[in-house]
Amino acid sequence: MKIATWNVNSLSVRLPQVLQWLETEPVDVLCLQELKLTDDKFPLEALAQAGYQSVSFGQKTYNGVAILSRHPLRDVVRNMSAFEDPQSRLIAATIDTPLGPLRVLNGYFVNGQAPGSEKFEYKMRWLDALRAWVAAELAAHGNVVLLGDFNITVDDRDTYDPEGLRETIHHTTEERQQFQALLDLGLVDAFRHFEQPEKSYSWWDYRELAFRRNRGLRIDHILVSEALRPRLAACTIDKAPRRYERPSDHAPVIVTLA
DNA sequence: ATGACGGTGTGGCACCGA
Repeated sequence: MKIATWNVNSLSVRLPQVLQWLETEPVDVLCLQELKLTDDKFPLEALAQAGYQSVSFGQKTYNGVAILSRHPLRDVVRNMSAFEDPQSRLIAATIDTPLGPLRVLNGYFVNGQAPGSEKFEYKMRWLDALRAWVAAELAAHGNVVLLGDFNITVDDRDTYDPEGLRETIHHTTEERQQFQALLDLGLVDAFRHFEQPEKSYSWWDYRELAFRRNRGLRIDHILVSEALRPRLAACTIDKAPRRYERPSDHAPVIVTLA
């Protein structure tokens, strides 16, 4: 069973690429971020024809998340009730998969702009709230997957320039402590559970031929609860869609559970 | 380099992303 996360940077623009990718990689569940469209514009029909039931939590221009599934979805939650937020960044659902019920938490984490900025403060407050919310989800559900665009590099392996970018946004100690705090709740970084090629990234800037030069960051992550650790079979980044026409700047990350 | 690219909303650009 495969679950994937992909920041599509506008679903209006990227729907053809999503459909194209699903043809070659018909994952069971696909979590999207940065829809940049409202729910009334969500392409429910096109995705249904591709075999996916969807739930979305959109917003005009910015943010927006969705879960697409080949299996039944239920108990959908949008954002955190304990954290008032005008931005659509979280959607959760329980999916009745062949492996049993799976609680999927899909997040478009705050970017944070720069350490010390107001947006960075918001990122930290959002992450504090997220930790409490994920803890409650873990207490309520055994098999939990937390995935999405975290906008955090976990360690120096996740960045093309660890020295030059030290303590800049996505690389700060505070962000990495927040990531570690999520792991400490009882989650496993599925990608690092396996041996991986060096210089594995999930995002590359559109500028400066960054993709061709592999100057990227690994900021899209899939975390699974300890209960799922024995089921981890693979975790990969699929760079193929980064070579599509009009690509997203992110590549999908896929976890295989068995 | 306060740049670069690309998306959005509106507009002749500014703002945001990472």
